[in-house]
Amino acid sequence: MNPRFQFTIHARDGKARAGTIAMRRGEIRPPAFMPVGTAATVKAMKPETVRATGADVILGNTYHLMLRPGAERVARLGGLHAFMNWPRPILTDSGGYQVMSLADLRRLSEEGVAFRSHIDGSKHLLTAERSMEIQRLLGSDIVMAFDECPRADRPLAEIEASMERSMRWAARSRAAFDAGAEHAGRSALFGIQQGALDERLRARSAAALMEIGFDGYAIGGLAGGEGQAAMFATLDFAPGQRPEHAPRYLMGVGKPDDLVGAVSRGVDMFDCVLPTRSGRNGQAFTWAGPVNLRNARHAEDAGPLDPRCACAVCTTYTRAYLHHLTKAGEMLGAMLLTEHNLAFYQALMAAMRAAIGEGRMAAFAADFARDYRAAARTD
RNA sequence: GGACAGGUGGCCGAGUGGUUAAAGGCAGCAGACUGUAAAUCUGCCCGCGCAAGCGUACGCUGGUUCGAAUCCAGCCCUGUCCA
Repeated sequence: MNPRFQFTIHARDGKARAGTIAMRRGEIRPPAFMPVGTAATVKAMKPETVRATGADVILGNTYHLMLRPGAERVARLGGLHAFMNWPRPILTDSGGYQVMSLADLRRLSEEGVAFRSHIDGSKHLLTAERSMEIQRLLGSDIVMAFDECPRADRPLAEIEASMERSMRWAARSRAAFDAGAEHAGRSALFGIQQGALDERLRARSAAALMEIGFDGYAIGGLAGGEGQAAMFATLDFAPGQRPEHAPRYLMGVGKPDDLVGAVSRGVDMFDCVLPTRSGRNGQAFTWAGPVNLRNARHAEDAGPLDPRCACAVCTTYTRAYLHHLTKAGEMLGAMLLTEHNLAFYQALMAAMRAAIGEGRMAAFAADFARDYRAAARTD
């Protein structure tokens, strides 16, 4: 019988770690990138294609799924995995990000967040307890604590008050999660550290989470416009503020070079909409840097998108064709670029796992930075 | 041959005496996107100039006027209808 949640570190290299997380529905291989499937779909992708790119786990979203199609409905239809045909692990975000991204549609209180639906204006209350219930109804494998994700550029006093509230919500999340004993016995619960860029607040947040106790410890509230330098400065201390034996999940990150820098600083898990959203918007990530397929210079380029990429798109289609599909607004363009981007992200993670295993992560990071930036300059 | 309608920047299309280098859309050229209100958004888009600005421009030619894409005349062209 597969374990509920078992994180094993197989290799370390500097602060970087590589390992496995064994779960009921399958294995996750940190450092891992998790594609985002907010509304029960990784946009423009069939689940089997997402898996073919190498993904072990994908995200779902509490807020979006509670509005449509509704958590109870998903439960009646057999849970999110069956509903969307993704049999492997699913991590669900708690709705905390929407507390920030839908700021003008919600009212915040100690109890929770009252949202007005962005779809039809209807009112919904999201609390730690309701968020845990929704994630249980969805059948989530990795449940995220309900938090508030403030922008890092808010005044420090506001960041502090928000963090303290998120920690109270984390305790309520833990209690509500544990109350659903059957689901709790099959899934994991992650706490989310807040505190923006401030080391002291981050330390207090981490301490609060560790006192409660979680299976994994996420770093929230980064990559919200503070810039890579500030994010890396925070990651120089934040991963070390949590238990060594638990996965560290940097939420919402990031660009390929963000991932390399964060793994080097001890982060094990990531999610980000960038590969999927950029794919729909005509941007591809390659070993030589980002490429905007709308640009005219690809119009007659009969070469592959990325000669160093072995994905199904790069071995089949030309840049000229991808350029044409993108310019023409054809949905296949979005599909192929998304597929490539997801494959590239997975290849990047696999390359880092290999580098960590062989003790050459620093060299890999240097090589990556050189190649990735070099092309970005001439792009 | 006649009657209407109309000719505006690459295309479509507003404008009907000054605040118009001329709305808006499309196309074009770039940029952005980080726990997805995103197959989205932003900028540029007559020429020269860093800019102030100068030049040229609303079918053609001429006229009225301080001033015309806008008014008048002739001509050319397009569409619809009638012969």
